[in-house]
Amino acid sequence: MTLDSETKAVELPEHHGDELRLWLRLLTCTTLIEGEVRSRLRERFDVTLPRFDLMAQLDKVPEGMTLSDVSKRMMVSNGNVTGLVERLVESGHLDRRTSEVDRRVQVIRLTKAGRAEFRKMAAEHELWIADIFGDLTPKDVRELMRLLAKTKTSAQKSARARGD
Amino acid sequence: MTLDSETKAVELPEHHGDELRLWLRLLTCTTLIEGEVRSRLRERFDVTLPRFDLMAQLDKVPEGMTLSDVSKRMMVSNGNVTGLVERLVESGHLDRRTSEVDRRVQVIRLTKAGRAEFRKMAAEHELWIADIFGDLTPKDVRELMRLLAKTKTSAQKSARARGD
DNA sequence: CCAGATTTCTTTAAGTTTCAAGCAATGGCG
DNA sequence: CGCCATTGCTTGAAACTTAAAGAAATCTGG
Repeated sequence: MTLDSETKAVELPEHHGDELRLWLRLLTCTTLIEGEVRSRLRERFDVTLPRFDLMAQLDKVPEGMTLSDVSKRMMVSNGNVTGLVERLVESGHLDRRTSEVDRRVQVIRLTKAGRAEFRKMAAEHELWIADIFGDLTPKDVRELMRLLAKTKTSAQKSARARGD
Repeated sequence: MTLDSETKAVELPEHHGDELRLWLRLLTCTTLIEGEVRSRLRERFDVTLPRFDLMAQLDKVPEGMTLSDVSKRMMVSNGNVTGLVERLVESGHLDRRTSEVDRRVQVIRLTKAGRAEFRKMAAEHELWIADIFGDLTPKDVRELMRLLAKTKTSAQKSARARGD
C-alpha cells in the first residue's frame, strides 16, 4: 500500500491554474497584436499577413529557399505554402523554379518588384511594432526575450517528449 | 532651425530591432504551443482548437452568452462565430435559442453532453499546458504574467490611438 | 409615431489552414 | 540493376477566418 499512496500523491490534483492563465494571456497578447498588424497591413498596403510573413522569410535569404524550408520556418503545413506561393507568383512577387539537382525541389525567391515592395512594408511594419511595444522599457524587453526563450525551449521539450 | 534639428532628432532612424525580435519570439512561442495543443486535441479527442476555445468560453457562463459576446471574447469576427456555432449545434454540443427580449440576439449554451465532454477535455488540457510550461519556475510564471499584462496594455493603447 | 442610426446576426467571396492521400524524384541497399 | 523507403511537393476535402455587404430588430430624436 505504500506504493499506492505514493502514486496517489503524485496524481493529486495539483495547482496548474497559473500556467493555464499564463497561456491564455500569452495567446491574448499575440492575437491582439496579430490582429493589429493584420489590419494595418490591409489598410496600408492591401496585403494579407501570411503573404507578408512569407515575403519576410524570403527577404532574409536572397538566393531563395525551398518550399519545405519555408514551411518549417513558418511552422505551417506544406500544402499551405503551396497555395500561398501560387498566389504570390501569380501576383509577380515571387519567382519560382525547379532545382536542377533535384527535380522535386522548388526554389522560390523574391522578384525585384517583390523585394522592393516588401522592404517598403517592412520599414513601416517595424515602426508599428515599436509603437505596439512602446510601453515596455529596454529592461522589460530583455526580460521578456529571456523568459520567452525559456518558454520556447520548455514547449519544444514537451512536444519532443510526446513524439513531435 | 532649432525646431528643425529637434524634429530631426525625433525622426532619426531609431533602434527598433529589439522590439521586432521580441514580437517574432512571442509569435513563435504562441504558434509552437498552439500547434502542440491543436494536435493533442485532435489526437486525443478529435476536436479542433476553435471548437474547444468556444466551448471554454461557454463553460464559464452556464446561463449562456450571445454570439457577440463570444465574438468579442474570442477576438474573432461575427461571421466566424456564426459558422462555428452552427457546427457545434449540429453536433449536439451547443444549445441555441433566440432571446425573448431582443429577437436579434441568439443565446448559446453548452448542452449537458457538451459540458460533460468539455470538462473531460479541459482537465487533460490543463495538464498539457502545465507540462508545456514545465521548465518555468513559479517566479518565471509570475514575471511573464506581469510583463505580458504590460504588453497587452501597451498594444491596446497603440490600437486605440489608431482608431481601434 | 416614425425615419434614420445602431446593433445583432447571417451571408458571401476570397483566402488561409490543416490533414490525409497521392505522385514524382531521390537515395540506399541487396 | 531494381525494390522500397524517404523526401518534396501537390491535391482535395473540410474547416476556419476575415472583410464587407445585407437583413432584421431595436433604439432614438424629433
